[in-house]
Amino acid sequence: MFLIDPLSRQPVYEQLIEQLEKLVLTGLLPADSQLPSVRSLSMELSINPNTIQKAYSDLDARGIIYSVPGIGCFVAKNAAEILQTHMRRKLDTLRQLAEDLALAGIPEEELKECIHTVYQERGVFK
Amino acid sequence: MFLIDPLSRQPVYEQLIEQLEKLVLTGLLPADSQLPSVRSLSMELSINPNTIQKAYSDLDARGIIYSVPGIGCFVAKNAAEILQTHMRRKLDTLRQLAEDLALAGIPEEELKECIHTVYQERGVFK
DNA sequence: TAGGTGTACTAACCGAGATAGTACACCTAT
DNA sequence: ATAGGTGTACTATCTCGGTTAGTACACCTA
Repeated sequence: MFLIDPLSRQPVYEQLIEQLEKLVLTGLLPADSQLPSVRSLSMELSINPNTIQKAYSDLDARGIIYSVPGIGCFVAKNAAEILQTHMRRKLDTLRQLAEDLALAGIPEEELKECIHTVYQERGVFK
Repeated sequence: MFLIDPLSRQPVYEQLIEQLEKLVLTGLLPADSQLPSVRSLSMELSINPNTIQKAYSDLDARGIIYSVPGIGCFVAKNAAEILQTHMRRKLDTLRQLAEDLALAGIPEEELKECIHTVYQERGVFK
């Protein structure tokens, strides 16, 4: 269900967060659906329970999920909405990236072509 | 001449590398021009000489600069060329970023608009 | 000769990330 | 009531990359 690279420069708990966020955005994890338990997921991924909980508590603090002690963790009602508005910040990253590529002499059209491809392929699965 | 953030998640030596690379790409550091000495730059930035040298040796290993013991470090002849071809790998990052933004429901047109702005502003300084 | 340059090396420190282990409170099904 | 699941909290320890500190050597130039 999840794909973790322990050797990545990106911390494991962040990888987990991002993958969970994507599952929410794609709708594969609808509102109020239950997440795998801390312990079971730690077993499945061979990762320390503390690391899983760190990811969960972060998502909880941001209102993406909510936890019921003794029961489990669930996707918040407006999780997708929160993520969508928050994702807009990535536009700054896109801008920075475009500046670097422009500096390297890569033509504007090539970037647009790249983006167009992404959106076109996405349409297939939608 | 350089702007380093010691608190950044990105290592200092990488920040230095990226800024030097941009100076080469913009032409502010033409071929055969001399880089600041390891010691002087370490003084100016209040950074350990070893950290500076780590950045320089990395650039040297990649053929971006060449060093003459006893004299100094200089920009390689084909430095800009190497960087340009290498920068193409960032297109993959752009693709990944576009996928995330598409997933968040941000319209394709908005990304293209963002990119267009970058390239338009760049034209002013060219 | 003096002072600049790159380079190499070892030792130590630091902080973030991850692990290990324990413990507590809660809920549910048996 | 018991057993086993859940989230949560806490401390201690380990690891590793990045950084610092210090020293040393070879080289070039004024």
